[in-house]
Amino acid sequence: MMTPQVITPQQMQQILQQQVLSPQQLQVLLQQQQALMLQQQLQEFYKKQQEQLQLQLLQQQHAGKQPKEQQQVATQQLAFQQQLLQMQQLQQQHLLSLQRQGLLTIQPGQPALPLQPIAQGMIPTELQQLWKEVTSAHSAEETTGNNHSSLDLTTTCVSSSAPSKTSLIINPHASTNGQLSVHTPKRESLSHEEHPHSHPLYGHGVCKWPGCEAVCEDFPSFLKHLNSEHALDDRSTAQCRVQMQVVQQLELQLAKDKERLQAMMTHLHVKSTEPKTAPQPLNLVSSVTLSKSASEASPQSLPHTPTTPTTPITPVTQGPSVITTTSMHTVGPIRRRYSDKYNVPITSADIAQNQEFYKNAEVRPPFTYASLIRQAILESPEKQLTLNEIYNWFTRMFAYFRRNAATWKNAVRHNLSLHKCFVRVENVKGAVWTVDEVEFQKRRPQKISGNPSLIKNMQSSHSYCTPLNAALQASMAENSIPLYTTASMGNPTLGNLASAIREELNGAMEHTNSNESDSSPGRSPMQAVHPVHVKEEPLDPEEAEGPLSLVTTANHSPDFDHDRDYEDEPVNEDME
DNA sequence: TGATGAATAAACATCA
DNA sequence: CTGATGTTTATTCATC
Repeated sequence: MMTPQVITPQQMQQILQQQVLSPQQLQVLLQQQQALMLQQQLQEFYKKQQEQLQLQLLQQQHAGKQPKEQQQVATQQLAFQQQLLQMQQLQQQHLLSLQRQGLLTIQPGQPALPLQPIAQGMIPTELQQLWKEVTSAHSAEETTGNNHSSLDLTTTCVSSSAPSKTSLIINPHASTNGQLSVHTPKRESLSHEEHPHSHPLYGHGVCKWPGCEAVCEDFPSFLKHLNSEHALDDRSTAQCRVQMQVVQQLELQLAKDKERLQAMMTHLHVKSTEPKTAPQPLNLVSSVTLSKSASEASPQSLPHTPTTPTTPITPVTQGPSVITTTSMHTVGPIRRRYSDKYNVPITSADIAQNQEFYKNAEVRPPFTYASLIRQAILESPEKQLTLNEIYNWFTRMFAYFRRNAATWKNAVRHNLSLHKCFVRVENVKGAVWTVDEVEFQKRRPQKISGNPSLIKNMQSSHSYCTPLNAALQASMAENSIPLYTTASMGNPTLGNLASAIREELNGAMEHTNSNESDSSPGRSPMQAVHPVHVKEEPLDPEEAEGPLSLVTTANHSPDFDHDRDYEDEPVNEDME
């Protein structure tokens, strides 16, 4: 049953759903899958990148014999190097994020992944020099037209620094049908063989099960804790699925950035070299392992046929679109279910957690207009805003709202008028809008008021997913890395991921509402599901009771923007 | 399948 | 008259 191969997310999902594995098997499987998939992706990615870059360099050097062209080549190389470094930084961010969550165990003094020596040990000039050397050393290869025939540098770089722990053997040509295929002859040694007390879910005396952080003094007690607290039940299964979502999301972004880089290279390559030695630009698509299903999903599908992320099990089919940012400008209105469809209130910290992301990524925030308006108003010092100030907040906080102003502004006005929770107050200098918090709370719980268990589930689910989600988002936001996805394709953005996770967890937990007791039905959903601030260092013994104890430091991100309103800068310069 | 909530579109009114 | 603001109605869609 434990085949030494990377299984597809769908297969994983099936396993999880059918619950055919024991808890230990499930955990081990998940750890291995996650580590393997990530490492395989990363290694393959860097290998391909360097192949492309090297080929690019080679061809350009050959083509450009005049000094002018040489300069141009150098400039382009620089751009590539910068892109490469950016990608490496992105990968490191993701790795750090995963490491924090216990997904990856990095041994001290041992490079966890090949990207580290690349990213840390080489500055652009060094890279360039290295490329030159390699290019000159293999100049005889340039006529073969084969872009992977002479890549001693890359293969050396990748394989020599690959973690011996995993002994991965990468097959760079095996990314077909979106399946990941890594041959891992020593897969079982991933975590236990050489370090019998090293466990991906155990570190610093803390259980690193996502959202747990229980303190375990030694390894045996950790194992005991693992078996008792994280047995194969609905909760653990749900958490596993969440973790899958996180990993899948990382993979999606990786695929997207790969596409972007390769499109850059293709673009420049086509311009600057003869097609004779060129790798077919169309190859680029096939090299993106995860984009196959997306390319199958009818690229010409209309923006009005949204594929809402209601099936987070297979977000792959929605994510890596061939459509890039340029095509997003024509994104029309789409309807989307928002994350408060289960009456999970969108709170300030929910929005605040995502602010950096939505500021930069032209992705529709998964919050209702009402939630956003309320947030805007509550953020203001006076808890009141004019309509125009609300507009400005929208455009300032969300890249998405820098377009189609007529549409969303109308929606804002519509919401202000429609919902009783927004109160118009005549002021000396005009009218301002305020929030009637009581009314705002009223309009939410009515739907599930008769079913407290659902509320409970929501709270549980939120507690499960928030740390993961937040960590993921934090890793993205730190670099202000937007997801270059398309709203028209119903892409699983981070925000959507949050809702998708909640949704899925809610479904998973629907029939397990008898075990958690920390949520009193009388409590306001707002309080109960208040967002969680995820700590960076899982060393707090107070959080040792399990996932549900994570509702700790309700954090309103004090640095959430500077409350500077009225900035009448033309934020809407590109509105149609 | 109907009810409901939300998004979107649009008509219309008011006012500076 | 024009544009901003505000109200209201209708339609569509997704979900339950």
